[in-house]
Amino acid sequence: MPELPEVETYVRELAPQLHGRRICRAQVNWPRTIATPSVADFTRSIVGQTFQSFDRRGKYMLLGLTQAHTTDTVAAAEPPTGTDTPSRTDTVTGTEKAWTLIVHLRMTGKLLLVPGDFLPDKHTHVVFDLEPVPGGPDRLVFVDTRKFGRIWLTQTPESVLARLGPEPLSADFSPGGLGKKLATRHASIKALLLDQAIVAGVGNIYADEALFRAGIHPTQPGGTLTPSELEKLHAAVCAVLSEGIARQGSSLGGSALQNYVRPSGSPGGFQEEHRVFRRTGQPCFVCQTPVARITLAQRSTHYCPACQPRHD
DNA sequence: ATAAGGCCCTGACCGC
DNA sequence: TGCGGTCAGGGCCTTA
Repeated sequence: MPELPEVETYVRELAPQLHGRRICRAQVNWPRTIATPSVADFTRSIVGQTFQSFDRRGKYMLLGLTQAHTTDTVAAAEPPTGTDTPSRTDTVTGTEKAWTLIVHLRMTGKLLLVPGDFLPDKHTHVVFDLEPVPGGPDRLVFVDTRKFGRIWLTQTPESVLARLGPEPLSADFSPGGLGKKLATRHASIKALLLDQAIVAGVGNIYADEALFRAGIHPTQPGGTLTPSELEKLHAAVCAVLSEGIARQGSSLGGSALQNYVRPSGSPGGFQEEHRVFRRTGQPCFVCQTPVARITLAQRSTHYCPACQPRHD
């Protein structure tokens, strides 16, 4: 299940291959995938756009586009070089505000670069044909077994991302700020870590791993965390996300259809560092106590009863 | 305002 | 072998 580290890995691996590539055709096979605009407007607006910038916010992928032909005569006179020259120019198109393709993979979504002879299956919901480039992949496809993933095409990405809390690996995320957001909350800290308005990008895996490293019981009410616990939790969230990125995400056992893999098809490596997630009944690496599993906020939750004592 | 529950989806898995 | 039932789970929506 793609969380912040998995999405970051996607963005980093897609960027060099997708940069400068132009979309010449788009086909939507499962209309609900497109959150906005209508499917007709989506396909019409995106054709002719070129992938230009690659970013991430929480679990959202942000693919910045530029219009290939423009009202700017100077830019229009420039022949395409065909080389990767990341331009920092802000919307040279003048009147038209740049479009951003926003992708949320949710549970089982994948955004993959594939050869032209790739055969779309029943899980291939959107196909972008790219203008051919020697040696480059020919198509970008969105594949999603469970169909929870969503794609937006917007000129105002802020509107899609408005509800998100601070970016955890930035200075916007701090123990004090976290404490302020939690102070009035009675829900379990586990449930609150999954709330994207508290901090953006943490999902079920990294929430459990962060709470274990911080030594905090998952049912502890958010508002009862002490300053010391807030410090530990903040540090633990940053640590597990950073390590997750360094290890290119967590690929769990299970079916190939549903498991996260990198755009290249290779697995990530952070699952080898999981200390509690999906280790129910197995000995804690620190104290040998069997890892426990409970359900919180409709999510399976794993923790060590000894290392994460209750004291609320 | 917050919290809790339902919903979207499909493949894996279990018991009979 | 086949069938029906259950589970997983991110984010959004509705309800209390």
